[in-house]
Amino acid sequence: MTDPQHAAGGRRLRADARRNHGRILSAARDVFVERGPGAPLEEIASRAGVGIGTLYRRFADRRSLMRAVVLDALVQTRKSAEQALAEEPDSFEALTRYMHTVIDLRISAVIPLLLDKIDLEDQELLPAREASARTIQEIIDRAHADGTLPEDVTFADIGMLLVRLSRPLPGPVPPELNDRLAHRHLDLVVEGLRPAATRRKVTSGPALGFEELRALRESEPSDPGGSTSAGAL
Amino acid sequence: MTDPQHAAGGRRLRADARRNHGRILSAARDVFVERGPGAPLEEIASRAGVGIGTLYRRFADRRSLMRAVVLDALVQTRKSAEQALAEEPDSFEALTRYMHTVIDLRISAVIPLLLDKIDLEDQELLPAREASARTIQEIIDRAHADGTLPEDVTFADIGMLLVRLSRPLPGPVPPELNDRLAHRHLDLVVEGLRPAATRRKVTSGPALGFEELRALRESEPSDPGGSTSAGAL
DNA sequence: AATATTCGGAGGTTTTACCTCCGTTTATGT
DNA sequence: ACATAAACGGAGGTAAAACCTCCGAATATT
Repeated sequence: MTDPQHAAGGRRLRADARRNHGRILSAARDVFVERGPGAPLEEIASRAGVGIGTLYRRFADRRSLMRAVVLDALVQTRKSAEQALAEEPDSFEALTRYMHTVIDLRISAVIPLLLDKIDLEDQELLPAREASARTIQEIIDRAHADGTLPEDVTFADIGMLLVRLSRPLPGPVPPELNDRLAHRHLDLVVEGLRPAATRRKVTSGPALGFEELRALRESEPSDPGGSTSAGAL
Repeated sequence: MTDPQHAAGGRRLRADARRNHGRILSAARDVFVERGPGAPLEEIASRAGVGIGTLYRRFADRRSLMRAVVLDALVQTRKSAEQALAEEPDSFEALTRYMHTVIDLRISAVIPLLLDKIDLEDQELLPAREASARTIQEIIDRAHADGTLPEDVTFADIGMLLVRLSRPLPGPVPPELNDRLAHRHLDLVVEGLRPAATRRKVTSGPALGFEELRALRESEPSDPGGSTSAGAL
């Protein structure tokens, strides 16, 4: 994850503290994805290889940990997108490279999972969300523009497919295999199951647009702070 | 879910009991998928609209509930596969129809999730697993045979893609939208993201074969009764 | 209407998770 | 090397959640 030179308090952290901060963040990312947003903080601590006291010293409560995880994920998402855009001349290659990178980082699933538990309008979160959404949208726009990505495949589709692909499979699948399979399945999605000769249009209902994704968040009855999976990105 | 004319004891159940048995089974399927195999049984009961006492009367413990859920899912999977095979003349259509049906039934994800918590060699489970695996394999074989499904897309790939597609997205997504999106994303997977003209082979590592799936189950260090996601089907 | 079945959920018990506190360990500047 | 401020870890008290039995009330069946 991103490497914070200093804690919330501004002053520079000791080296071990900085290392642990990072470990906790990435353990939290994994555990939240595997066990849900209510996962025991003690499991996160032990997965990070630190004591529970250390976790509580750094993050006052569950929410502030979640906030840090999401912020970190948004920043990494944006970086991946920017890099793909800058370094891949072919627009479709930029898209698939971005997608593979996001799977490697295992960040995609955690964003929608946690977004409705934290304050979306947070001063840091809001710009991070917008920046990453803009960049991804640009990747997609370019692929649409030169016809390498079908017009009816949207931002929301890409985001949600990434969520589906980056979640670990249920059951006792070793982590390394899980990663391999995620990339393989992404390739299958990119290429499609149907033989190229008989390609058709997607018929099972329309894509979700930006506005509909946002509307969902506003109108969700159960949880007023809610968000839809791909609106997160 | 399947409609058991009689409980474990053999005698016929009263009508309300039979109805509740079914409700519990399908609530359990949903809750296990959403919250993991350790989900509180009280949530299952309340989601099913029955008292906790009713759940415990019918299922002595968590394992026997899990066993019933998996058995039910296996039977429904087999039925869907048989029907697709019997009623769709085109082999690729049979495959996609089977996949859409499995998503409707919301059963795919629950099987790998629970399989390592129960006894795989159970007298009823084992034949049910074999029967459903055989039928699905036949669908795939036919599509391979007439060239409508690429040879390197295997049984395991199809099973695991179904797991990914049928799990509900994380975050506050209304159930009805979740279902629509699952079907839409299945269509995207079938058609692929890449434009037909430039179709390539999948390069990110080999498919898993039957044997490797089984080997995983035997050799898993953490949980000796384990199983891999798609070996379940 | 009689009666055998099933239902529901209150509540006692066990398990799990939370989170503070403080004696020990470690990084860092001199 | 030493001093010392910073950070660590986990024991254990407290609170919350989940388990699961039991029995009076409700319902299907003949």
